[in-house]
Amino acid sequence: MSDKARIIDIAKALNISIATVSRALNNKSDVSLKTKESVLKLAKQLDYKPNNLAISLRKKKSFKSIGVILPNVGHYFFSTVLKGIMNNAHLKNHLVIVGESAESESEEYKLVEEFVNYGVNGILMAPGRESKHEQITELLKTKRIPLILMDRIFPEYNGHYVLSNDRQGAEIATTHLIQKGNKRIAHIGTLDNCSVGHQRYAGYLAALKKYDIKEDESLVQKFEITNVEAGYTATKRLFALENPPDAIFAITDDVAAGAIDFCNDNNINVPKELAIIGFSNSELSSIVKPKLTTIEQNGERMGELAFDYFFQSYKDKQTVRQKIFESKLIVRESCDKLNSNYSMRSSL
Amino acid sequence: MSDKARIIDIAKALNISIATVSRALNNKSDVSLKTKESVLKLAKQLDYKPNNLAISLRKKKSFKSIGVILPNVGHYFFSTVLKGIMNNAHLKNHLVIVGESAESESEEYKLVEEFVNYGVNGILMAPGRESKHEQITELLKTKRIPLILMDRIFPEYNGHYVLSNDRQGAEIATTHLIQKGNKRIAHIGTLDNCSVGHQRYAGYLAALKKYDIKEDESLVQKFEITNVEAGYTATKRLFALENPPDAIFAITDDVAAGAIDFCNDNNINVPKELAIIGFSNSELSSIVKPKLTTIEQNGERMGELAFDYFFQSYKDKQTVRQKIFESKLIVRESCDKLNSNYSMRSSL
DNA sequence: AAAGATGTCGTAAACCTTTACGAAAACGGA
DNA sequence: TCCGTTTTCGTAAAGGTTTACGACATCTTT
Repeated sequence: MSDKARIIDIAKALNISIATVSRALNNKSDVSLKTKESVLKLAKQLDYKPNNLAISLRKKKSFKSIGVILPNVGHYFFSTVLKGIMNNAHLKNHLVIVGESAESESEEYKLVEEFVNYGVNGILMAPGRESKHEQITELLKTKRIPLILMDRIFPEYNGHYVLSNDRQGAEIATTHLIQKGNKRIAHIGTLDNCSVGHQRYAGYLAALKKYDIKEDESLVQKFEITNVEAGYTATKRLFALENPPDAIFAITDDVAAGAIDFCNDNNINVPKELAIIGFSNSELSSIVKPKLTTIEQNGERMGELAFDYFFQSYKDKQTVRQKIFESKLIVRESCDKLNSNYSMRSSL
Repeated sequence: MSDKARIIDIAKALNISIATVSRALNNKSDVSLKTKESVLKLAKQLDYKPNNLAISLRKKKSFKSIGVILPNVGHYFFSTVLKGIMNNAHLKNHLVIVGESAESESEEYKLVEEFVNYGVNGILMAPGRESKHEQITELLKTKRIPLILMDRIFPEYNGHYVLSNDRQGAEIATTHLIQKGNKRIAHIGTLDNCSVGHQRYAGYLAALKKYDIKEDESLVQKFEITNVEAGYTATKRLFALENPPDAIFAITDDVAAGAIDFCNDNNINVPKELAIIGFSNSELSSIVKPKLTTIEQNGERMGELAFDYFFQSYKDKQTVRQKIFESKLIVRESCDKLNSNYSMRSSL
């Protein structure tokens, strides 16, 4: 009772060999129905639980586990991705081992190595801005460990991935601004060479082109890291121009929040004087004032699908699975110049 | 090169036994300096990495790993706790296995069992609102697996923990409201029986008592879950009273954000007509308008210390380690009735 | 009835490491 | 020199499981 039941305990009790017990438990073919039933019955009775460590050692592969690598666990979007992964992983009794790369390519690679060394059955990863992507794919290919990329993607990568359609989302966002009558639309984006930044910038440009608006480079502000502060200072710079914008497409809700903050501090009315649209539909988008119109990016669903893709690769290793979630516009208050009653009211 | 080097490879190459190699690698005493050096040199040369699975099996304990159980990974505070844990875990080369209990006591216990079965070296847990705490402590005691509780605590628990001083924080918050001249101070809290809710409510009451303010039960709103919506509807109810409050101590920044949102929607000036203080110093506290005065709760530091406590218990299993982080007031804009220029301005 | 096919099971090796135990060697002191 | 101590090392078992292989029994076919 106190100590765990092992296969050998069942074998002894039923006076059969451990091999037979193992086969019975694993539902293998060459064992009679009668013995299989008696084994399963006794196993249940003894509360037998397989020793994952032993199985892992024998199979040279960790029993049921995945490694998850994220740039930043504390970030809202990634934490929801993680949540989604765990939702489905627990359903399938998989252990979830998590590592944070902190956007460092060496840390990221070390994590991959560590996880491989540990024998995880798969790796789900949102790559950092820089990645040793050849080495990673090479290593995982030789070890036959499936890799599912999330949110961001390697250049020329053709394996499994789950992305959101950043380009389309950016185009929808920018188009929305245009259709609301804005003429000078700024973009606050990111300097780095990760796919997300590129795609959203491309979508912004595409929308402008479609409506025959010439790009004004002074209206494009790019930052190393995209957070509230970046949004604030970017907006400050934009309003220092002699011809400031009438709308901003921010690469991130955080950035948009910073932009709104600057406007609040400087008596610029949002959306009347400046329309702002964000990206992510994060928690804060319905907390800021005015509430943020934004593009939905469902991290939880993305995480869930990423795990499902991994799980499906158990049975079918061949087909590569790829999904690009369509982007959806969430209209709130920060873009609608006509109905401006959302915005700041008199304080008296 | 392609396949991993094993202990036996080193042994054969140096013509010694695997036992000696193992001892050399593990820095045991009974091996000569000369052989130890040659082993270490060759190990490095072959890029030998121990097989964690084999070690785990042999030692009947997973090699270097901890299990982390959180009620909600997507929640800001817990995600920063996780971040802190991982910061230090990676420093010590420990794997971090994460599970989400979703506030369900059965899920939580299942996770504990799973982790124990897996042989983690320790469990770091933020208990759900309900916990099978006797069973958990019992199980972990017999398995000699250290448990470090975070943020919340079992009743009558006297093991390792890392908490924030919720009671003191609530008292500081409420006192701050009183000292700003507020008379009718409401509290939006939680119904459930977890320690956090109790403590913050107790701190609220203590502050009132200290200033000889009688508790008005109509000013205390308790909810099952504490989020933005709860804050909104609670505030709505409070303002439906014939004698509404002039200040609110919200159990959470989320709740406070909901309260602010209601005020914005109903032309109630914050902080002039209603002072609001939150709890957590989460991201959103500097994003809402007006910016939220709140109590700091540093999840990352809490996570880091929790791991350190676990790690220290490797060497010294005896002493129990307990830490209560002192609460700190973060003053922003949402409480200061005198300087009300923070708040809403004319929109024209 | 013999031969082959099928169904069921046991033996033993393998996964890689740690460690109790004992053996051998080296060394010290008298 | 001899004995006792210490240092160094090897043998083998143990940890729990999977699985290739072969053995035996049963059934089928002719």
